[in-house]
Amino acid sequence: MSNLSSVNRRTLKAGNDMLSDRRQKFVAAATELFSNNGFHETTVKQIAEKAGASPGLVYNYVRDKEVLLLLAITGVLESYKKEVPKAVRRHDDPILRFSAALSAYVRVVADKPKATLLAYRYTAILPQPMREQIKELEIETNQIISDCITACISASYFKDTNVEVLSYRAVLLAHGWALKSWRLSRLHGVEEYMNGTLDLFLAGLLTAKGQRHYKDLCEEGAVLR
Amino acid sequence: MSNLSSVNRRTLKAGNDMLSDRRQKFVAAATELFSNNGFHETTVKQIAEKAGASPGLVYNYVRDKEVLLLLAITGVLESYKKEVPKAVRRHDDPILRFSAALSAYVRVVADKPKATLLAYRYTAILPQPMREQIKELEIETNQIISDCITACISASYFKDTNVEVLSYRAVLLAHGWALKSWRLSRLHGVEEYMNGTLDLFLAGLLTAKGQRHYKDLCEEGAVLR
DNA sequence: ATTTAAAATGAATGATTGTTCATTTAGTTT
DNA sequence: AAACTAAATGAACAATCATTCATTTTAAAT
Repeated sequence: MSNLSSVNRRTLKAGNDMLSDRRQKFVAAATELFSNNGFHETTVKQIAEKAGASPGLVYNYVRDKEVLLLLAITGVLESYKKEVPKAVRRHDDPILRFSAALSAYVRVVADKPKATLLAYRYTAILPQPMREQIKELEIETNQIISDCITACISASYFKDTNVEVLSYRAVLLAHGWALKSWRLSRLHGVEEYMNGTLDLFLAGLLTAKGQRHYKDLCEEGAVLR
Repeated sequence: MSNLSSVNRRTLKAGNDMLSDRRQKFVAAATELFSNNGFHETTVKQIAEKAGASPGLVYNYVRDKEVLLLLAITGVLESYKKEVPKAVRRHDDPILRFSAALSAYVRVVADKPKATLLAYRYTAILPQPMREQIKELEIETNQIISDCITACISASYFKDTNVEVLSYRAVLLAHGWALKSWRLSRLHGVEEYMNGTLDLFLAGLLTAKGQRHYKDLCEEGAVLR
């Protein structure tokens, strides 16, 4: 509860980067409980129980309950950082790469909607250094999308706009599926939501050249989503 | 902390709908503290202090700390519900009404960004009946925007799309200014953000007829925003 | 087997804080 | 000014939990 250097000696032994099985189990349990019941409403005892261990043991693998929160949040962000580039790599065409990025992003959101919200709900309660770490990760994933957009602009497929702001708009709408799922999921399936979002972006962004190119892609059947 | 009927007798006296000055002060203090420091991190003592009263008095005006949270959240939602129609009423043209709605929405968000986030952060911890109340309010404001969109479609200015989902997209991007202000405000002013968002929507939605009409409006100088 | 070290336990601690209520203060009526 | 009511106080209560640590269990090494 005080300075960072006073980490329980045992904590360090457990390895701070190559996460042991145990540690992972604690993080997984915490992620689920925080997602479903909230951070403050979850007790360390519950986390330990769900991970099949005793409350005291948690502190051999993690300094704080807060650290579990950080790891829960970064865990989700890391899966964006992994899945989005993977999807982008499958394509060469700029428009297809952009579509794939957004589509992959929404897929991850839809896969763990509640965990996606952890960042929105709880980033604010973490100490600044941790917040920085989260922001950094968020910016990194955003950069991937920005790069896709830039490529589309360079190819004269997209109108010239503020790339970074646009990437935030895209990410926001992707997160929207989780943020407003209570309503949206009654109106739509994820697929439809995603396609609709993509259509809105493309209709708003494509140049005349881009439109022609996009139509070609559709006719080739390249746009499967 | 138990059943709802066990409200402190004194609470009822204070009047549950015509909010006394005191009550309002407590709500205002709570809103500010919850917004800045978080719900769980704020003590009733702090709220009382900020409102110039003692902790015990809070319970003469409010059943719970939770009720203060509900009132803080609904307070923001009510101001959407008030400001957005007010802005819409100023115009007759469908496109201008839509623009005005979105623009007003963003203005409210920008005016109290942190309070806007309360709903996102804390709706989940409230008991279901309160959550329902919040959802209801959100849907009502959304309906106003939906109506604007429907009017645009009826006039053949907008392409035909799923109206309600589109209204959620609009609202999400409006909230986006608060959700991502830490980054967006470095890239943009609110005005620019708003205009950019509106441009994206219009570019994506306008029909040929709509485009012509919109151009006319611009030339008349009707689109001031 | 014996020693040493690591992993794990879970009862006890200490601090926090929402809420209550006996009591005081201020205001109004008669 | 006495009696009565409402408003307000703030110390005390009760419950909750994150965290610690003396102790036990398990595993490895000699």
